[in-house]
Amino acid sequence: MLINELSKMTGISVHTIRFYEKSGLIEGRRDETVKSNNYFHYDEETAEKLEFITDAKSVGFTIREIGQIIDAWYNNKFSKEGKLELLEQKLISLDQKLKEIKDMKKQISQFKEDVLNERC
Amino acid sequence: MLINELSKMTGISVHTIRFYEKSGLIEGRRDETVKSNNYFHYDEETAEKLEFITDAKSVGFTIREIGQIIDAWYNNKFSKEGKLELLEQKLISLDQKLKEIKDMKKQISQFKEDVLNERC
DNA sequence: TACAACATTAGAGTATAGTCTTTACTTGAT
DNA sequence: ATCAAGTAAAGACTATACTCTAATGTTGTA
Repeated sequence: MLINELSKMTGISVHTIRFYEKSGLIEGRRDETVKSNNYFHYDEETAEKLEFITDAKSVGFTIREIGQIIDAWYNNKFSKEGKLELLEQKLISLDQKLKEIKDMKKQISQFKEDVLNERC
Repeated sequence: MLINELSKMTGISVHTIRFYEKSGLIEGRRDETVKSNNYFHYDEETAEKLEFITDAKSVGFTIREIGQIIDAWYNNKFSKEGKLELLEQKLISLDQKLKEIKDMKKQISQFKEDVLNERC
């Protein structure tokens, strides 16, 4: 599919898709048999990656981190051990985030209690 | 205390503390009896706020959101109901983040499985 | 009194992650 | 043939959250 269709499928703007492509997160390919244009074509896997990017951004991963995770999954440039270690690190950082959010919930709940009991 | 001591106490740079002050998150006060300088003084509560800011940033709250939460707790400009509603909204958004992180953990665990079983 | 360390303000610079504009070409429907 | 809609590439612009520099003045110790 072309970029416009990909954009409509994923809800991500054409501009942002191009930004992700420049950032190395995804990669379209040109159809060498077509000489009249140099349009990029994208496959289903790219759509999957874009959905993953959306999710990964919302948990606070940076573009660089998301690139690493995508490479650990879709790419063959890295050793199995390297991939496993990177993914394990990301799981550890997610556990850390989980803990921080639970602590923040406690803190804000306490704020609520204080407001309710006029303690502030 | 002066800004340098506050900085050392909290581990936040003087520059960043000034940035938070300009952003309205904290507020020093001048000693009107001293005429020779116009140094700002900060209290323990400000140090507490800065620790909260650090925690709140790491769970992904923006400066603006952190300002709202601080106002809901430390400030008397808002109604009790308004404060409670804002804090409740933040608790809901934390639950949302919690869910997203758990989902992401599942997804990355699956990636790990796939790498382990050479499925990619 | 010298001077290092600290204070303030204003504004410039940086990194991240987009978002938009411009120019120029291609495609597809009428 | 025309023309709206789509495509590519380069670069300008924006928002957020810092981070640093410069200019200038103050404080405290030797």
